[in-house]
Amino acid sequence: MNIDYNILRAYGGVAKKVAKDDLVFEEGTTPRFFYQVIEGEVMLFCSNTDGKELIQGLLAAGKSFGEPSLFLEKNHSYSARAVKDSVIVIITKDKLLNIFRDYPNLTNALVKTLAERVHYQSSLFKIWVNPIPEEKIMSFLEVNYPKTDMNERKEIPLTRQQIANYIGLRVETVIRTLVRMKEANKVEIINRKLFY
Amino acid sequence: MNIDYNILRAYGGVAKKVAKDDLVFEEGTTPRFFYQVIEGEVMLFCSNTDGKELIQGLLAAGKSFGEPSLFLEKNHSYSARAVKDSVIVIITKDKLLNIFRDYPNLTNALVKTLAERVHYQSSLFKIWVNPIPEEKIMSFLEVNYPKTDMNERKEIPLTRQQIANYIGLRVETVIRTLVRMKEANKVEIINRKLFY
DNA sequence: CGCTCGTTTGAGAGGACTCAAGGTAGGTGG
DNA sequence: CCACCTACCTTGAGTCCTCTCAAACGAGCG
Repeated sequence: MNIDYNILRAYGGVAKKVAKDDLVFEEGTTPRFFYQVIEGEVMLFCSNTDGKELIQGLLAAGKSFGEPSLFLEKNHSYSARAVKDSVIVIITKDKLLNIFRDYPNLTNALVKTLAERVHYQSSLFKIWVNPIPEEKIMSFLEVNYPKTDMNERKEIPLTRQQIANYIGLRVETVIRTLVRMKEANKVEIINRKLFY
Repeated sequence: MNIDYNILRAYGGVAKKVAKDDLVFEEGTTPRFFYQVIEGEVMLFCSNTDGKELIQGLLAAGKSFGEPSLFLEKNHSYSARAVKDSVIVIITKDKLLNIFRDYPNLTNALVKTLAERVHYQSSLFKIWVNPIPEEKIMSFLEVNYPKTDMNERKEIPLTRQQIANYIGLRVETVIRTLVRMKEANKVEIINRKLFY
């Protein structure tokens, strides 16, 4: 979902700065706003009592989040935190609904966004069905950074820790597995940067 | 999503019997239809090369499936198989769109369905963030069979194998964990039936 | 009764996790 | 230009626990 910034502003949306590592909202709380990233990057994740975190998504500028909970009036099923200094637009449900009323075409965009998210989350199950670290990493890479026809490898803009937090393994396991995958030529590692 | 059976029929939907264990469609194939369960039960799952399966959902009568892939024209991200003798209605995308054209109110239902699915799948991440079998089972039970105010325990209508396939553990691990949870009074087991 | 499907228990191996320590790149400040 | 700092990456050793494989038990049904 990406609603024009000017429209959001015109209907009462407010831009807000969030510093790196600031929480935008927390798992289990009641949703009150629609959020859209203007600048920076926001991470959606859930955590357990040990402080371990599982990443559900990393959102770049232009992406929205929190809609499903807002529409359903169910509590947030994940937390949101800025991973860089960011700017996000916040708008209440009422005002958002006004936008949808005046711009009915947006409904199609909403359906598409939600369908994409369902499809994406479904694809992620590939990570969980396979207990072998190497397969998990492969699934993760293929879902998030699918190979194009050309054999060009793309750089993966994530830390080892972030990859670990996506697939539910420890950093050390990810590192050791990546080394093995590099030797098997399944990925490339140049100057500590990962290419798939 | 639940579209009236008569409408589906009127617009060209076809009822089809599927025997227990029959595949409705397979992961990775191109979606061609919208599906709705009339009778029986359908399981959505993905599998790995070892034949291990991970359940993404069990659909009772009245539930639809396969919409996101259909709308997005992306390949199915899971397989669908009847777990009981079932009847499902099948209708092509074109015909489905005719229904949406003539019954615009259904769009709201669609948005709600998709939002619910996103929210549900988000909740499931609780299973993966926690490496401890007991916590996984607790998360699974709480997401799918949430405790009501009353302390009445509900029977969980799943086999141990199905639970294992939901949370990505082996049957034996699930069984051993459930025994421990029973001793800790976190669940009840009466005559092999599980109550939460 | 005997079959089938699901549940249960046991013993052993493998591998991810844990904890601890060191290495390296990039940025900052003097 | 260099020393330092911080964040991230890497390696090692040992423990724990899930998986694996095998076998037996129990319930429901024709």
